[in-house]
Amino acid sequence: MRSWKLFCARSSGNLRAAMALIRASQYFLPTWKEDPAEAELPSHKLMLRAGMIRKLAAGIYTYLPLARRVLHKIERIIREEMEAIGGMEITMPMIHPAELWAETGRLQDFGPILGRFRDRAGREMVLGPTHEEVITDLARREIRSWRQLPLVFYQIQTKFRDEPRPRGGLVRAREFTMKDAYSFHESKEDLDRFYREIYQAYLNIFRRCGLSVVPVEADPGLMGGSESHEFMLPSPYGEDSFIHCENGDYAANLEGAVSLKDEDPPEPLLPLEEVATPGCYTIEAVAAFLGVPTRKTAKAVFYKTPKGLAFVVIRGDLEVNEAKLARALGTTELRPATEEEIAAIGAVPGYASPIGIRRNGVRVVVDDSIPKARNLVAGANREGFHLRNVNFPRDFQADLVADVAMARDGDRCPRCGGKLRVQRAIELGHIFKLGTKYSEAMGANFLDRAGKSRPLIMGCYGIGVGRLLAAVIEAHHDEAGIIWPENLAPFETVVSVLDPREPSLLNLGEELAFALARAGLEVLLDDRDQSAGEKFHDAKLWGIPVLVVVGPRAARQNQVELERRRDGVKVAAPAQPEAVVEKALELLRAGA
RNA sequence: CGGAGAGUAGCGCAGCCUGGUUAGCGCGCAUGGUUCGGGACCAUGAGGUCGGCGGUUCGAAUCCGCCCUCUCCGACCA
Repeated sequence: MRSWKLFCARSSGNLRAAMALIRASQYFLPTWKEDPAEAELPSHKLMLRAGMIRKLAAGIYTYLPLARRVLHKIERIIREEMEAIGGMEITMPMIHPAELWAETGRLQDFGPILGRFRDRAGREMVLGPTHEEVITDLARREIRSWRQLPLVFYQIQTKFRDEPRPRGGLVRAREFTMKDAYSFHESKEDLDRFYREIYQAYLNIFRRCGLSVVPVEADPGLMGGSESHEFMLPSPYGEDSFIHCENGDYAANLEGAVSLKDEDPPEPLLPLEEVATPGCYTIEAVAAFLGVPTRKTAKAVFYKTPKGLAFVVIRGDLEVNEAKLARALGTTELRPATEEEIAAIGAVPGYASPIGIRRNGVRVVVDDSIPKARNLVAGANREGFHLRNVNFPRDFQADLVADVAMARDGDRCPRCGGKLRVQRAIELGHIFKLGTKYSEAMGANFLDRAGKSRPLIMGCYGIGVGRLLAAVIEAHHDEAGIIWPENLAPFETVVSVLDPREPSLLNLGEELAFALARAGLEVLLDDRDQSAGEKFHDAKLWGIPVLVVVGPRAARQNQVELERRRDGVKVAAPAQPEAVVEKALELLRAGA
């Protein structure tokens, strides 16, 4: 009889095999039969049920052994792809002095999302939500010359963001693992070159994790910079949305999405005319009262910015996209104005009009839908009255004409005129051309080829690793549990000994498991003294690609049974190590 | 931050409206036994500050107030 102790003998080949063989009876695999009340998303439920994660507080989780095994594989893929494009792994501190964040103004900009505390000396510290400041500090101390460039650093590290609303388990956590990378270049052209490389590396990473992600044009937002892309996994449970053209030539985050706005058919500009519209405080009410479609109206919307009030005029059937408006105004802080603030500039809420507004201290932003429209209905700036036949720029002027409208499902594509569709999605990665925003703010300069001191040109690139793990499960599961892609599975095979108290069965199971491990597979030997049904269910819940059943029924015929998780295909094999290894490899390697 | 809901054993829940024995049920857990191919069975047992604090009352899981935590929708989200 081959005893377990023999398997563990310290000959090197056996040691490696022994490390690839885990006994379930001695491992930590706390599974749940029932769905937890706290979870909504499939990935969240399954990670709790399969014993992968446990919650410590809202959005803060412990990763258990099963999750760690998968994470190691995901991280390995990420490292390979990052190293392949010249990335160098580093680890930066999680705790940063607040002063560093004050240098770029983001101590303010991030606001309450930043975790903060004081050290014993009373110095203000922050929990790093991202690392542009820290890496730029390193760069300004170390990089002197163009000869040192380009440089690409990355890390895989825990971040903390005190999000107002964590949700969906690992899809939106407060403490989470992120791969973040930062690149430094001597020229815009070199940044462009690297941006294309990392864009491709990201596609490789997600493909290798078995995911079909869609790269979309994104709004750089708080990060600053010019070009930016997000990598989205379409999912009904996504925390984000993007818009894409049915013809496949345009995809963008809703925050920055553009759609075509049709020009009204030409019609003569009619004279202004005041009409009574009692009690009509909304566009819908006015349009209905006057019997015109909402797109023949102009809506006035007010926002408060640090630089004063913004008065936005937009076609009545459209909504203002606050992210686009903020960018048009060159600010990051924007909120709807209060009734008092609106009244203070002489506007009448519900009947506000771009005509006759007090212009001092107010910026009038006209959406580009307005110049394309004719003879609109707008407020008269008098309670109970509207104006007909309002035309821009005949009747009022703008400080700024810009596209500040929210693109909608069904709108037309700005590239080809095709139909745009809104899709919910999980944002898995985000890449940015930062330019010199951080290097200028922090004085990170280098001497270029001409001997001139210039700010470093930077890019930054993130992947939510925990979110990626959850996304893989969102994309690969069924009612029974997870279905891991084979290269990410925590174990490649599970050998279930149905009656481990029967020594001959246990021995057979051990022998087969050891043979599989020696063949290079990671094996979970389910030697727990539990009912067969529980073992079958757990194997499915865990999503292990190949199940080897060592049970008395088949053993009587000197056989074992193998079952593939992905499609439930079952095959029998002689209860011999070589035969079982061969069948297992066959099931693993064979295409879907 | 706005709206909604929930906190009772490790998990899932009932009890609360209408206050009154020793706070229940299923799963899980422990021990013994019987089982052993798709979430077994029998027996015995352990396990509860009923989220916290305060109030009302002879008496509070139950009624009232404040607070905390968690979940969902929205706002927000490099």
